[in-house]
Amino acid sequence: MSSSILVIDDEQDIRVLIKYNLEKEGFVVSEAANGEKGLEMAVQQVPDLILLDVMMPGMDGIETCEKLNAIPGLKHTMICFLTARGEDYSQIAGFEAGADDYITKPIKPKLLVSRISAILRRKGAAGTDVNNDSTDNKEKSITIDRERYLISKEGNEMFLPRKEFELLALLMSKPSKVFHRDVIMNSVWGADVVVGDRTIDVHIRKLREKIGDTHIVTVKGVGYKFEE
Amino acid sequence: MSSSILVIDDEQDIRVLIKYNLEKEGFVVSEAANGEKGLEMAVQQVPDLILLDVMMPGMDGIETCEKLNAIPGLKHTMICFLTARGEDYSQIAGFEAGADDYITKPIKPKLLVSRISAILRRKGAAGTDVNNDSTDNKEKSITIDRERYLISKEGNEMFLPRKEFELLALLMSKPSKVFHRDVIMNSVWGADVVVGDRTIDVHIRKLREKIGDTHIVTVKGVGYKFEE
DNA sequence: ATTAATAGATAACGTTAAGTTAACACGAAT
DNA sequence: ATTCGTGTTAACTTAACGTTATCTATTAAT
Repeated sequence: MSSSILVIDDEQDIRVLIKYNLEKEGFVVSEAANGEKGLEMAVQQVPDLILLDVMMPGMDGIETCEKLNAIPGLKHTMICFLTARGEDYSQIAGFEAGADDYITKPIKPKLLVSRISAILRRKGAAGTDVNNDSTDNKEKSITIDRERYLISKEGNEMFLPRKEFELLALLMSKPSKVFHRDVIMNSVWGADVVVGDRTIDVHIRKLREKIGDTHIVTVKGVGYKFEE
Repeated sequence: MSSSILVIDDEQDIRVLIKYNLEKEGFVVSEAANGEKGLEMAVQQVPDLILLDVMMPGMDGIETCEKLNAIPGLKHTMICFLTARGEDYSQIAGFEAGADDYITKPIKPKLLVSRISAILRRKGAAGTDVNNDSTDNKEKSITIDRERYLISKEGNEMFLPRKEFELLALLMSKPSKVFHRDVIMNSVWGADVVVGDRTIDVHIRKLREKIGDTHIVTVKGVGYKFEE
């Protein structure tokens, strides 16, 4: 369950600092000294999160980020920039390039860990919508766009409240797979939250109301699944 | 897609050095040995970026820069000074004359390339004032001009206080993307600053007051996004 | 067929996140 | 010293959202 993190930075000191602090917290950390190597490792490892220095000789962070985003397999990898304080324009360019967050140097270990946890938490809610690239293409009547927080049903986009969105995202993360009620509970609500039995049902109903009854199938005594 | 760069410097060594290094990176580079020639070529070629030596016999860099800025066709050309380290006055005078950035000599090739990439990125990014000139695009009702620190709403320019400006700039850096509250917090306020929950809201409200309610969309429990 | 278990439906309810407003604090400019 | 612009806080309101309660329908087991 420990998340994997790839650090791409030309300065060895920084890499070591980050690695040390994150491994102490139980993350699996790998490192690359430049953009090219980073891309290569990212493709191989498919980490959960990439920490990416903006200012690097050769291929800089922005460029690397754009390349990373172009790789389908890394669709669900979060990218977080490391920027020197003051380079504010890079914040802007960074988000344009497709970053999810950024952390400013100098890096404070405590802060680093809490930021990273926050980012991974955000990702976690995303579920892993591992759309198996194989046999993909058939017209999907429903798609989810986490970045814009919209779903699209037969072309028309619509907004869903958070719980409904996360619930749908989870079910759609692996179509046809049955998600047990307690898995849904843990995934969408969290392990510590305690809510009643009917809560899931109600959200399922609201979802069916919006996307149609055909997609979400009840497997009695087990859970729910999403069908195209 | 490769950017064109004009180098104006009286020293041939420098011109050659720069040209060599930039062409290696795929830029299209032309050169001029003095201000007059530089102006002429700038008008002809309309490069994306002009590298301009400050200390030149005859018409110096500052003067050349002012002339360049007076030419309407070069409105979207970035100007970057080349200054010897220590001539700090040039930083001041340079920006006054309308420069966008400067690079100090002696020039380190690696740094040169990354600075130039950054400048050109800024041109692409911040200068959303890509308006008209070219029979172009869909009416953007709002644009931001970081250099002059102004936004423009349906033609009329207005000033925004810093926090509001940065907030809007962030949201507009990727329209339709939902920015989480903590990302906004970090981006506009900084990771270490601690302010109350309602601070973001208040600034959002002030923005909506000024640019209209239609643009900034709340995604409850998630964050905010900008829509055209 | 009867019962028990499980899910569907609906509306009421409570909670939480965001909106709103005014007041306050601070620094820069006058 | 005073004013003004800016940013933050506090206190309250509003509305969206999520949860619960209750009842009904369906399915599975005996």
